[in-house]
Amino acid sequence: MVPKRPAIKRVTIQQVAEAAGVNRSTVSRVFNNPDILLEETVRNVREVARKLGYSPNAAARALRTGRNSNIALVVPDLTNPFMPPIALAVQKEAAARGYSVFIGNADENPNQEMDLLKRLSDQVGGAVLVSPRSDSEQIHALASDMPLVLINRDIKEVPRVLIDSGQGMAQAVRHLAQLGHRRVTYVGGPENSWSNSQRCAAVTHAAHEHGISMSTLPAGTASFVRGVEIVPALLSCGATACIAFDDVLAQGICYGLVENELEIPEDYSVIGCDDILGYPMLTTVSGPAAKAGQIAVDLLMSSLNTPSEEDVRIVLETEFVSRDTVGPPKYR
Amino acid sequence: MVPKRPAIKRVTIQQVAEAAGVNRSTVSRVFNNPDILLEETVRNVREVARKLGYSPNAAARALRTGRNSNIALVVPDLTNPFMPPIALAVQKEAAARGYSVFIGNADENPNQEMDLLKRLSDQVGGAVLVSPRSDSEQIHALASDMPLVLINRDIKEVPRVLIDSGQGMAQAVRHLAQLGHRRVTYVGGPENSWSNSQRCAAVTHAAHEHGISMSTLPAGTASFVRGVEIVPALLSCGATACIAFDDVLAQGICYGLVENELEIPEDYSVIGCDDILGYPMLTTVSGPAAKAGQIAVDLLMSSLNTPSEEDVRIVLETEFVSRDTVGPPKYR
DNA sequence: ATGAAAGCGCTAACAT
DNA sequence: ATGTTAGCGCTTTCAT
Repeated sequence: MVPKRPAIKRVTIQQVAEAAGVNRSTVSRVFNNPDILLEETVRNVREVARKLGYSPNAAARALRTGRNSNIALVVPDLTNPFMPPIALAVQKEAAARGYSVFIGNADENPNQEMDLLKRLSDQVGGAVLVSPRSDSEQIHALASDMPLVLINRDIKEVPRVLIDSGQGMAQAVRHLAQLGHRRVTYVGGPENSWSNSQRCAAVTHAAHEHGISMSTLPAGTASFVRGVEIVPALLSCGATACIAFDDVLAQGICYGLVENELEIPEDYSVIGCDDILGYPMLTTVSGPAAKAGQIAVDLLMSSLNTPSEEDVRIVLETEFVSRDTVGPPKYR
Repeated sequence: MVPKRPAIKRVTIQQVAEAAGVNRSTVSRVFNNPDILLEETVRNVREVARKLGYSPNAAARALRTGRNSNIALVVPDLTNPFMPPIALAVQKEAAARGYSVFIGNADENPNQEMDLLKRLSDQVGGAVLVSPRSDSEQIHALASDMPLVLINRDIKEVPRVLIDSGQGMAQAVRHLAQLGHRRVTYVGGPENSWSNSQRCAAVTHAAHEHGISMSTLPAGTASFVRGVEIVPALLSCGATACIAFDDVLAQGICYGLVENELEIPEDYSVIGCDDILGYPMLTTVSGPAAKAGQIAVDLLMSSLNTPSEEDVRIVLETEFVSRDTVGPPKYR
């Protein structure tokens, strides 16, 4: 199980010290606290270190200090196109601050989520969890073990950044209402997804406000095939337009609709969410996913340095984007 | 720069040893070499360890052994839909073997590629590089520092798994030829991409074989917008069909074509590559991306244990998938 | 401003 | 089958 081949022999602080004619601690200071040293010493040691190709051993440093420069990023499903932009932003922001990122895919599974974090816990300073599916209690427990930042999950006392679909969904429903739609269906995504509940609630609220009737159809999984499959059930809802949990699901619905000889948007209007697809030009609700990732890392970094006492809850707004998949209803 | 907050105080091997009334080394053996111990001792220590919530400190272990249970995964662009399935497979396979995965996005940039690997080098046992853009020399140099496995980059002496578009592309061109197309355009992707050269060569070869004329149009970046943009240039090539570097580019081309009042496949046929998109139902060349990721990890694990002396080069086949974006040419 | 020395938690000889 | 012990490379008091 444990590999036999030893890691490549690396240059140690001792070798640098000898070559530079100083003590190990001086070399250490050059890298950790150069200000208290003579400028010349620093320059000299740096030069020697560079020549020898020295770089501090992370394991030794971590062992000695009890700290490290890694964070974990755990997502429910990397292949969901909503994730990569966030992962990218997280990795970029972390790198800019000298941190490296472990990636973990939880397979939409709370247990795997916890297992991953447990496995990683002693190698990271903290973690960013995107749309975690675990119970609030488990997440709370975890948060007492290591700094955590959540994306799209609203748990009190745990720092979180939320992409609030409320505004975008409201605009979407208003748009539909103005075009004359009188009945819409919300096609739901994963059961235990905060975003799903939030979007559903937002649509419900907005529909009520505009006096249009609304039904809910849970798709469970937000996948292309699931979208295709659900079209018959969707049509039997009797609405003239639907708002899907996300773009992937909406895309599947579009395909299923077309397969059923219906034209979009002439016969049926479809609205997605997340704004992550190139094609079709889906009318959708767009949110700042990358920004959320970046902010999450910022928050994590601050709580690494000085655990905040306040309850941090950052809310990011969304907006409706009108494209090709919405039109007036066929029969008014 | 270095965080002030110390990591959570963890249970050490010493505490477990005391609680279990044995020596530290016995506890260590329970976790690393249980076979040589009395069954009862193992059971007892395991029990105590579990009660105390002990888990070995990775930093201490890494420092002592010079090995660790991490690998790095570096990709040129995580948001390219070709990557997530590979990343997922890599993480899964690594986890199954008790390894954790660092993710690095190189931004299609050779320097960032090397920087990431350098940063990670002392925290990982090896790395999987997907479509690396660096020079062969740099990669070779790196390979002498740590075990490396390449995906879709063919460098002698470096273990690599290649998704060979040759077969799929040949089938694609044959299909086109049989439908009566006499002139095709290959729309190229990233300059320094092995896959791109490989696909281009495969198309060239197959076109020659079927006696149809072929032109090349380099798009450079394989993005949706780039695909849209290039359509005018594509049309001026005078072909009746194109094969694009990848599905994303093909998708953009489809959109651009439609914007130009052309119908697909009636007026123009489009073939993509990678088979990663749900929609449109792109005729494409499909390859086992996830499998490649899994194999890459397998190879990496073997070379972690026993560096192979042979030149490892795994080739995975592709196949042509006929869907909705190819038809006979309009004018024969 | 720099050196000396202890020790982080663990594993792997080497004893017994 | 288990205990003893040294030491991985580094940071950090404490001395000077």
